[in-house]
Amino acid sequence: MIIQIEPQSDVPIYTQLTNQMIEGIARGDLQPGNSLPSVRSLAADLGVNMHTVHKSYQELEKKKIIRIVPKSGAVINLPKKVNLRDPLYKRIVAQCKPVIAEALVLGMRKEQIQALISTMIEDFQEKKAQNREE
Amino acid sequence: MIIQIEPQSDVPIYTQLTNQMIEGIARGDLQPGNSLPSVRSLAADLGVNMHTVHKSYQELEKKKIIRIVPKSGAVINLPKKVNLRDPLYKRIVAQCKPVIAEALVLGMRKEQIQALISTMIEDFQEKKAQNREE
DNA sequence: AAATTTGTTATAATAAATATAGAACAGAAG
DNA sequence: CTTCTGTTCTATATTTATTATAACAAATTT
Repeated sequence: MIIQIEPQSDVPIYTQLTNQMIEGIARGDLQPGNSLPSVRSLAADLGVNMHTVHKSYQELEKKKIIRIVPKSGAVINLPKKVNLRDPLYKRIVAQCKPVIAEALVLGMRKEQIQALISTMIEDFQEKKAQNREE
Repeated sequence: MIIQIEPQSDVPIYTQLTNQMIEGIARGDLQPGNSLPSVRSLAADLGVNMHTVHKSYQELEKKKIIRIVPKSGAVINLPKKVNLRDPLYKRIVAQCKPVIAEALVLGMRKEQIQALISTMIEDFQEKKAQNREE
């Protein structure tokens, strides 16, 4: 899987990495059960510091997306049964809220927003299906 | 409109302020044409520095949500006709993407995500309708 | 068994972002 | 005319982000 880091971005490197990992999993480039590369090797590949990658992995673990086995490696978790009461999902709502509000304020209609979200989800799932074929 | 700043949050104060302003407009607490309080008075109200409020206003202007008339004040813009090619909306997609990907990875289904977004939008519009009644 | 690689932890240094403070200016509003 | 406005400037303190080394003990590889 190809990861592109933009050092000039206002988004911190470790966040860029975290997001691209998550999107990679959503796309099926990385699958549950797979191991992530070691912090050292990935850092070398990306040309960033070991600690930056480590911080990203810690973030992914906090989000329950991977589990880290000490002295071994990071493994992508299987999706759990969704429980909307879980604080995990409240955080998702919290992150979405300002963006949805902004869309509304800029004049987007409910249907437009929903269409946007729909195509976004379908994009991920389409690429996931393609990854299953290979 | 009541604004609540949490100084301990990991979200910068100016971002908290920007988001709450946007949500206030989406809710109809603030309406297009209304003036925002001056940076000095709002800073005094919130107990934060003038420059922090100023930064938030600059952010709102960059998002085309308000216009700032030099030496006068900040006024909430009327929503323009939506043109999805506008970089404004690309930024909205860019902000949504990692959150949607995270929801998918955590096991949420398309319908669940859409339901979540729907209720969020309806919440805003409901409160907006209530504000019109008064 | 030995060598390498692993995550982890610690310390240090630098740069950038965040927040506050105070001052000053010129135009708008009263 | 006086006050208030956004704006700009300098300065400072704090936090965050990033890199750089180094070391340790467990896991893996050779």
